[in-house]
Amino acid sequence: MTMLDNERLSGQNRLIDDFGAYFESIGFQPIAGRIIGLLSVSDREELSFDEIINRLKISKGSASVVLRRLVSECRVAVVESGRRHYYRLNQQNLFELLDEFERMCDSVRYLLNTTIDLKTDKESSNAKYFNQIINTIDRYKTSMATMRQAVQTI
Amino acid sequence: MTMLDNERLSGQNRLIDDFGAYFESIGFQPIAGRIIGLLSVSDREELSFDEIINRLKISKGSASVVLRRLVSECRVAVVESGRRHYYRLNQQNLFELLDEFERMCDSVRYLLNTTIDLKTDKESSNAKYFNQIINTIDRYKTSMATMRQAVQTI
DNA sequence: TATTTAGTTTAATCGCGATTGAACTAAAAA
DNA sequence: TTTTTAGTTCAATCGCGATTAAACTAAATA
Repeated sequence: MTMLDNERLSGQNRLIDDFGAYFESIGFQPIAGRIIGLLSVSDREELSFDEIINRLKISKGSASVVLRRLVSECRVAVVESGRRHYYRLNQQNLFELLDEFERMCDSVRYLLNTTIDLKTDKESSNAKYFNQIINTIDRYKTSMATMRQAVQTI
Repeated sequence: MTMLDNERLSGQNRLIDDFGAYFESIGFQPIAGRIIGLLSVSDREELSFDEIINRLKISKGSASVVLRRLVSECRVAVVESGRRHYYRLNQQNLFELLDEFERMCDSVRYLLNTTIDLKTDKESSNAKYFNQIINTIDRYKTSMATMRQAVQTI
């Protein structure tokens, strides 16, 4: 039950676009997502600048800019060899996704808390609702801290 | 220790812009976030179309479009009275934030899973890393299901 | 019925980020 | 030293979503 090379290739291309779409949805440039996708799906896990622009059919300019950003954000690592640069996915903290979500929860918590502070009537319908959400967020964070420990001690 | 009216008003205005920025960061139009902010912070929790456009200094056109979207997404509820429309925040499911995050986790899980499927070498460094992330996501979901029940049975 | 009012629709504009192309730089190769 | 190559920089463009203004509709009011 082996996969044909052309199946694999077209599967990869589709997936690279899916990566692009997903990363675009969380605020990246489409090209950034496609590069991450390529570095994720390709069998050789370290690719040169040239390989990247040829496979994705993007200009040197955008590749240069986007790769610099990805490297500065520690999503991609670069290795220089001769005058070539090779790129590979940087395997970050497993909880990166969760970290980002927790930061989002913190923003919401701050907004709702400040909102309640500004309310004349702390018992208003919205004030009560916001308090419930804050409560849920706090429970969530406790719950997550526990889970992180569990995962880390395996 | 009471807050002056003008303090409250300027605090509200600042917070409304913070809501705008936050909602913009998660993919809404800035105006959508500011409307949600206004409906959240204002003491009267039900405001007319006119009150909204006057307080936020936005055009009837954008207010109309954005409010229609917010209503269709059930973020805002509308009450018609005479020929006026009144809007209030729709108090959604407490877990809305978490629901959205879980959908995001599902997308990532799908991308990584499909990526592994396409790999020739399932033991490659990236394949192993992706498997760890998938594992963490699965643990996260279990953990969340438990927490939701705990919150709901209080 | 005529008028006023609340909100909708839509064409036009504005601003901005993503992308490209081409000139440019620095370093390796010849 | 000259040439080639890899990648960078940056001005120009492209496309698109957000916003507005103004014409328009429908319903309430006079």
